[in-house]
Formats: sequence, structure tokens, C-alpha cells
Amino acid sequence: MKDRRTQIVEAATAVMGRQGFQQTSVEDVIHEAGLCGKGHFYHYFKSKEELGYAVLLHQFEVFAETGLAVLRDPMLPPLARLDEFIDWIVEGQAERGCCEGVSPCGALATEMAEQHEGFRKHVDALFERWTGQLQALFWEARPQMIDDVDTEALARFIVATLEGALFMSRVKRDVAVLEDVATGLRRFVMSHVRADERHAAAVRDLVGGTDQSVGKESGR
Amino acid sequence: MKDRRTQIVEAATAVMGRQGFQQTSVEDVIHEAGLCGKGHFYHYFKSKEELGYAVLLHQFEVFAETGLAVLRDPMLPPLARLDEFIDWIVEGQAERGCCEGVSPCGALATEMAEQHEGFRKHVDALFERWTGQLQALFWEARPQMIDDVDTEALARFIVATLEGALFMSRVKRDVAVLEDVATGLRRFVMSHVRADERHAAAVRDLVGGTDQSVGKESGR
DNA sequence: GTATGATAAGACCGATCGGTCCAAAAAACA
DNA sequence: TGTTTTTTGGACCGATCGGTCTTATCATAC
Repeated sequence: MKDRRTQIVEAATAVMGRQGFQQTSVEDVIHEAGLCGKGHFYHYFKSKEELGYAVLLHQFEVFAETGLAVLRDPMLPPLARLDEFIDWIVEGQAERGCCEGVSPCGALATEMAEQHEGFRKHVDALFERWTGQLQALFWEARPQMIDDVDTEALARFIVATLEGALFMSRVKRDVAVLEDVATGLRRFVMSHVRADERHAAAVRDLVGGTDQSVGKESGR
Repeated sequence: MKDRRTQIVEAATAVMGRQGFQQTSVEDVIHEAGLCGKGHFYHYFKSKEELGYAVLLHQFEVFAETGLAVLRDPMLPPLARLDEFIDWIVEGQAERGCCEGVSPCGALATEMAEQHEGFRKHVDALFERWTGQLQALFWEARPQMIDDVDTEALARFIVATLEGALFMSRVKRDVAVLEDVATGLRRFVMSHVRADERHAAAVRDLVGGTDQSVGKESGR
């Protein structure tokens, strides 16, 4: 049973995901949350800005609990987890028709980061967690990888590329872009893996595979 | 000698690059352009939206004339031009301290694309031009490249990655991210080049190079 | 019963902003 | 000199929005 506050945050996340932060008035949020009167809203939040932080945080938690969790799945070898994670991103975007973003920096976070310093730092913090998570994964996978891999740079490359592809597919309203980029990204990661390890638990169909979206499902 | 209209557009591009489209009032633009009275502004523009289109277009032209032109430089072999172009992106971001974006989808275009359909289509159009330009480059470079390269996918990969890295470096206020990604990107492109061609006119210091920003200058 | 706090409903204020309109000065042109 | 266009400067309108405040209803706990 959720309390009112989280109910409001979830409603706000939904409506702001559709319209953006600026474009959403607190009355929109109130209406979406099904409550009546501003008094009620301001009983739970000091200001719209405070709501903004809560929405950002909520988005982050959703992303961390569903997406980043895949990167830690103890049942799979590290590189397979990365594969799974990329799938998860692509599938999510496909399901949503490339609009609103589950991604840490979907339209919403992107907009808010640009808005003011406080929001920017929150978004930055998630980038940090995300790349950190990937770095840990590569650290774990280092037996399979070539020797001089800069894990931090590699992690950031992946984040930046996915982020850019997410944005691009949003603008083009076409998942195909993201799918192609995901294929390229797998290939790129593969080029950091020892040749004699490339068959095993590692990245699937590194060349020519175009059907990333029909992969095995993880518990979601 | 610029006419008033373009003077206004340039002022608007500057101030909106700093504050965003929504956050910039027409009075801000008027002030930045050094003219007085709204009447004067509305003498040249029907609405703020019309100004928005003009700003977007202006940004595109700047990007096309300075950035995309590098990709067509007839004095250099194709892959060297790509190298030069990546340099240009990194240097631009470094000069601006990772804030406002010369990039086609700097903060401004990103925000506006999300704003309404018309803006989105304009941004999409530039993506198309940009990837088209890259595709043409790879087509020209095909003798040096391995056989089964999907030039469209490769071009889009580059655009998405640069876009994402630009955004990420903006959020982190740190060019290092972009520099690392650029290095990775060169490596990725390199993996599509025939092994026996990797020395020549092609991509510079593909491995371990960390000083992309001190490259040779092109006429800019 | 009564005090407390959640809920409902909405009037209201102050500020911002996009856009219109007007009138007078200045400049360009005849 | 007279006419037209540009420029100036700002008042003003209507709408939106964030935020405050008030009043009333309802449930719960003590």
C-alpha cells in the first residue's frame, strides 16, 4: 500500500514523462494523481522544485531496480549480463514507442539537467552509478578480456553511446537506430575480449546479428 | 552587413544557448539584440515560435558550414577527414567549457526537439544530413574498408555516440569524457578498416592515444 | 466527545509572459 | 520640404502558473 506522497510522485513521473517538467503544471499533476485542490498537494510538497527532485529520484530508483539489477544478476557470467542489459534497454524503448524515457536520461532527466544546477548534479550522480556498475562488471570479467583495457573509459563509452542512441531514436521515432547501435556496441565490447574467449558465455552473435529483441527474457 | 533579422536570430541563438528556449523570454532576446520595444521585434517575427525555427535553422547552418564542411574537405583522404571532424567536435566542446552546444543537438536543439512536433522534425532533418554526410564519406573510403560494412549503421553509430558523449560531458562538466569516447570511437572505426590499410591516411594513433586535442588545426 | 490530521474544493495574489497597439522620434527617400 | 519607413519606448491585455489561504467534510485515535 503506497502512501499518498509516492502516489503523487508516480503520477508526476508519468505526466512529466509525457510533457516535460516545465510543460507540466502542478495542477496537471494534481489531476493526474486524482486528488483535489492545491492545498492537498502543498501539504506533501514544499514546492514544484521539491517534486522535481522526488521525480528524478523515483526515476533513478526504477532504473536501478530493473535495469542496473540485470548487471548484477549472480546467475550469469559478467559479459552475458551486459548483453542482457543492452537487450533490456532496446526492448524498453521499443515497448514505449521511442517516446518517454525509462532511461536515466530520457527526455525528462535531459531537460531537467539543463534546468538548474541541483537537477544537473542528480543526473550526474546517476551517470556515476551507472558507469560504476559497468566498471565493476568489467573488473569481474577481466580474465576474459585483453590486458590493457581502460575499464572506466569503456564503461563511459557504453553509457554515452546508449544515451545518444536513445536520444536519436527518440527524435527519429524509430527503434531501428537503437538496434543498430546496440549491434555495433556489442561488436565494440567484443573487440576488448580475448580471441579465445569469444565463443563462451560472452556477447552473442557479434557480427551480423540483427534480432537483438528476441533474446531470452530475464525475470522482469 | 547583416540585416536586422539575422542580427536578432544571432542574439537569440546566443541567449537561448545559455538559458534554453523556454527560459528565454522575447524580452530577453530584445535586450540581447540591443533593440528597444516589443513592437520592433514583432515587426520581424510573427511569434516566438517563428523565432525558434529561425534559431534552429541558424544553428544548423553554422554546424553545416564549419563542422560538416570538414567531412567534405577535398584536400584530405576520407578517413583522415573523419578524424579531423572528431577533433573539431572535441575541441569545440573544450573551448566552450562543455556548456552551450555548437553541436547540432546541443542543449538547445535537444530541448526544442522535445517541445513540439515541428521542432522535432527539424532536428531529425539535421540528423539525416549528418549521417548522410558520413555515409558518403564511408562510401568514398570503401576501398580501404572491409567488405561487409553497413555504412548507414556505422554512420548512425558515430552520430549517436558523439551525441551521447556531448551530452554526458555537458552534464559532468568535463571534456575528458568526450575525449575518451572519441578515442574509443576511432578504435571502433578502425576495426572496420582493412588491416593492410591501417597505417596510411587513416585514423591516427588508434590505440593508447590520449591527446586528441592537440591535433593539427584545420582552417576554422 | 473532541482533538488531530487527512481530504476536498477553490478563491485569490503576484508575477511572468506572449502578443497587440499606439504614438512619437528618427532616418531615408522623394 | 514632404512622405514613408524604420526605430523607439512602453502601456496594456489576457492567460498561465506557482504558491498561499480559507473553509468545510470526514476518519481516526484518545
